[in-house]
Amino acid sequence: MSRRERARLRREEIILIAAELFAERGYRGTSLADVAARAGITEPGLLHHFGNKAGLLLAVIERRDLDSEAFAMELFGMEPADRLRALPEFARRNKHRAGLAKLFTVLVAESLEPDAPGHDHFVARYRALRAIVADIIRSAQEAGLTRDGLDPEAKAAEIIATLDGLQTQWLLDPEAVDIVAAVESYARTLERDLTGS
Amino acid sequence: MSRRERARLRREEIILIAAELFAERGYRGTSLADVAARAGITEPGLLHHFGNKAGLLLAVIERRDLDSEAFAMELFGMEPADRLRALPEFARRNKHRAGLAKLFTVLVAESLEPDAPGHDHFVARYRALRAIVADIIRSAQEAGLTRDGLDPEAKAAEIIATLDGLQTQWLLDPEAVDIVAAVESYARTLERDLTGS
DNA sequence: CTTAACTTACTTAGTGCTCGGTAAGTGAGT
DNA sequence: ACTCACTTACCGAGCACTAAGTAAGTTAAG
Repeated sequence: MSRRERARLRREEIILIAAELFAERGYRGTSLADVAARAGITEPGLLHHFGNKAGLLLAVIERRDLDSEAFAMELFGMEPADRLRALPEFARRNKHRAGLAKLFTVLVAESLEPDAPGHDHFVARYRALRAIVADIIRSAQEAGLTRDGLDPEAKAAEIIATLDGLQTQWLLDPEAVDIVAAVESYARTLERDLTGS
Repeated sequence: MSRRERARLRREEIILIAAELFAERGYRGTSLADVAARAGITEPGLLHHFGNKAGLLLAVIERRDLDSEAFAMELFGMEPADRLRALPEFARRNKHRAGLAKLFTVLVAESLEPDAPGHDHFVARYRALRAIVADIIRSAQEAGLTRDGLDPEAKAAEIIATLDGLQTQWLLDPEAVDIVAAVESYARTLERDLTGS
């Protein structure tokens, strides 16, 4: 294994650790010292890899995007009729990676202000996500699977909102909210809504 | 004006300032010095009123709850059939108080971890909120206004999730998301869903 | 009605600690 | 000879919070 390669692996390892800590305590609530300690490296060692704290954040975000892109591709590969059924499966999968979900929720909230370090990224991300879901809805429309009077953009925002919101309620209070059951129930709601049955 | 009264007003003033800052930068991102400077008081002066930083947070949260309780009472005072129409009005009102909405989103995200200072409060709040919405749905059921097979608890979580999620998307990217239109559209979705029409 | 005792809303000064970041190496790998 | 993934040592700034005092307002005894 070359030195370059080993460094890349180390970087990857640090990113996973940072993601975990950012999820637990937020970006602002996590210090470089926290990350360094858990990664078994010194603070300047960290900064050698990522330049500064914001650089570490961006690396974490980028890494998470790779994961969710994989899911989007998976969705696109399915038959339109099967896509709704994929939602609960997605929830089921996410349930065992609560940290990742928490990371996302926490970072979005910390990025609401326009000058926050991750702001532009999340704005772009949500726009892209809405466009993807709207496209999926449009393709279902073209296949004649949907009721009339369906606005793909509006419905896309609504679907993403519901899934996000349910996830937040679950993360806050996992005992009271069964995320898999909730998403299953919503998938049925959505099917009725989209088909107009 | 008595001394007590003047102190209460000062406290109230500080709470509003702190709420604004917490919304912009989060609880963790806001220092007592920030709040003190904007309130025209010293840090120990702040602590005199609130004991410690978490005390200030709780005071801010309590204050916000008073506001939203008022809305809940308003909802309860309406005819069941009119309640759906109140949602867009609520969104319209909130639009001009984006700070308050942001505060809530940011604080919930910062409270996801069980040992966060506001955690228990938000857990209790969401449970209560779901119960209130479920009650409203149940009363609509008893009035014979709804379709069969409607689970009030699940639907309550779903409604709250959607409204929260739309709000987050709007706060992140107000140019791309028209919150009033989105909530109006969702109110129509919801009406179709609840009545089964 | 006066005044002494008490309460309270603060201030000044300073605590120890943590923060993100830098300068200047070091030592192994290429 | 050079690169580069680090380390040690350090920095000034900011953090939440405390100790001790002050001055104004309130209460109660004489």
